[in-house]
Amino acid sequence: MATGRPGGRVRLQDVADLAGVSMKTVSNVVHDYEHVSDQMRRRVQTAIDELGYRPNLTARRLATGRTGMLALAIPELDQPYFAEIARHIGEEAGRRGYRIIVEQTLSDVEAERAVIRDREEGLVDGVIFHPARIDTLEIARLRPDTPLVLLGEAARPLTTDHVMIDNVRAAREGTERLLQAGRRRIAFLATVRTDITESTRLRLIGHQEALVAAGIPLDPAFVIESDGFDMADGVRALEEALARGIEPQAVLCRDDLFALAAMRALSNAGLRVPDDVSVLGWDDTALARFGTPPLSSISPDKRAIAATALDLLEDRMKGYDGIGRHRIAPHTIEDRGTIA
Amino acid sequence: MATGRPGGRVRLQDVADLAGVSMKTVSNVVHDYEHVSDQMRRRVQTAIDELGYRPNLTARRLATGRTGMLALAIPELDQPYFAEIARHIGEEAGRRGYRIIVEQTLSDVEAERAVIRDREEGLVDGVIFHPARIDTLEIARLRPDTPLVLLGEAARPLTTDHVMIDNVRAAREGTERLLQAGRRRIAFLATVRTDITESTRLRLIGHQEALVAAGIPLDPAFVIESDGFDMADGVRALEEALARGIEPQAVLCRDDLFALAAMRALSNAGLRVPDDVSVLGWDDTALARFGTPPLSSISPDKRAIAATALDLLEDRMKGYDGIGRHRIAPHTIEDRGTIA
DNA sequence: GTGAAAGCGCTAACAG
DNA sequence: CTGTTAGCGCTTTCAC
Repeated sequence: MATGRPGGRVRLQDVADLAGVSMKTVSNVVHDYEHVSDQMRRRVQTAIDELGYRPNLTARRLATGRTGMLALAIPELDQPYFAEIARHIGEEAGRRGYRIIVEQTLSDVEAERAVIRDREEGLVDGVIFHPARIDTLEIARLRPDTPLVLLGEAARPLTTDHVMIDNVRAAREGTERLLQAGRRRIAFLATVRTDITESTRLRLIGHQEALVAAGIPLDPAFVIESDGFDMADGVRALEEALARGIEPQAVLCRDDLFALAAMRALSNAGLRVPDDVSVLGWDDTALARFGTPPLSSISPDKRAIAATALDLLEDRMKGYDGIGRHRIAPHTIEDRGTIA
Repeated sequence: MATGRPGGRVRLQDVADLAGVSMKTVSNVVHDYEHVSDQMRRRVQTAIDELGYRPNLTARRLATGRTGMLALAIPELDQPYFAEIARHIGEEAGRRGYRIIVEQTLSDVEAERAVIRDREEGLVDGVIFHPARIDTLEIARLRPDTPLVLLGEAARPLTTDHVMIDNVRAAREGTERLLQAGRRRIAFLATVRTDITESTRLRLIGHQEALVAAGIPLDPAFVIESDGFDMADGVRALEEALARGIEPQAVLCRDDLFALAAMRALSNAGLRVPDDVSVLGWDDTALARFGTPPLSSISPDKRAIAATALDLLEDRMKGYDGIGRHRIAPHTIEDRGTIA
């Protein structure tokens, strides 16, 4: 394991010297190049083992131009939905020979700009980005020269590849399930006052479409408003709505955290789920799966989202330069008993 | 925004050419070097903006030997505890000017070996690694030449820096709290048959220390065994224990997921928390915070863990080469009402 | 089949 | 204060 070069790492040249061959030959062995005599291969391999040689990846990159790394930029690593997406993207990327560098934007506008502007220059071969704040126009304008695929609903420039689920349809189907369970007075938890997000908007639209289709008049009192995205905000919002006298038979929630908020508010009000009120969450995260009772939840196919994003990105990295493609990933409704 | 070099990226040399100066001068401007005349600075900056120049990070690395990146290797990105650790380490690293590349080992032995052997060669300046499978001996043997800090209890070679909480003490304190609440028959959920982990072992020891100190005889029936780490395993384990006739007044759980399992098993058995049985979780993850009722949980200070790990790692990266230092991060007991 | 040499784009020592 | 130049370690033509 002694290097011979005090302080320094073992380089390709050192191996070549020890084996008495040129760098090219060593390189051939390292890369399993076919036309190398068995004897040569063994000799070089011995030298490699003896010195404990490992190729320097940074140098390889500079020479090849490829980095083998992808950036995944998401708002927060510890929000269950993003953690699960990150896991799947990490797994799928690993399968395809890429490694992931994770960028937490913390929903900060500047951090998001940096992601598509220059933060990844020469560092990664491509970027998968779930924006929260930045909008369609700005992404189109900053148009990075690194291949980019967008996730989520926040921004969907025509020029950029995109993967998401059909939020309107999923919401419609969710509401239909609640209707089928005999619920008529269905609340939506919640639109967020400070920050009406696109995904909330789409989900609300789908929800209302289903109501209209069922001939149920839209009642604004059933579209609950929350002050923020925290669980406490959701609890308070629903409690206030109940206090104002609405008597929902079901609550469709914009995410699982709000579904948990609904559970708590209903529990506080002495209402039972699903006997008195149905609850349907969204995202199908650990939060929904592991509570008591486990929550029914609208479930984006996260594996499919990951695989599709990688597909699109690989096309771009291979040079595809056409217009942005928008892919819809499938979703299901996981019924764990809080619907009916 | 036109580069002038069809197909290629804009390089330092291109900027120098356009500005009519040398590369060194451009470099000085890029690095905000002090001794540059204002006029020069402006001239160069104009050229930079005009060409849209961004330094190639890979090349910079090769030249400096520093990568500015750290690897974080954890079993699974979507396990709440690890997701939260990853978030804090990401934030803390960002504050210190590093970026994080995340390695999911999925608790695979080979993947773990790769992490400390060669996976990161020349790619990162240091590695923070939470091993699951690999042991102390092997880490000492593979001794990487990249600075390394270990997290968790699985492996603690004397030669390697390490951060963890005092599991024995935390468990003892947790059990003491349950005793103070008047509980005497306290079950431990659970040891895992297939894979007795070091952290479970330490937690069980602390638990039993507290019982002995309180003069309560140890009853093996209260140390529950589970077939695996899944929630379903935990539920089944506790249900079987209840069926065998134990009547615990409290359950100390090795993690929050098992605490949720306890909640479900107890609920299935018609027992109320905390009126009939107290439940205390471990890790203080979103799972504990957001359920109904919210769970009391032993809470490792994840921010402190992240900061300490970075401190140790930075020392190593600056050349510190002494013996391994073992740091204990603080913990608290978050009582959300399921103890008393 | 194998070797020599020219980069990849940037930094840093050393002149000037 | 600014310019020149020699690497960082690897890949990759192009000869031999």
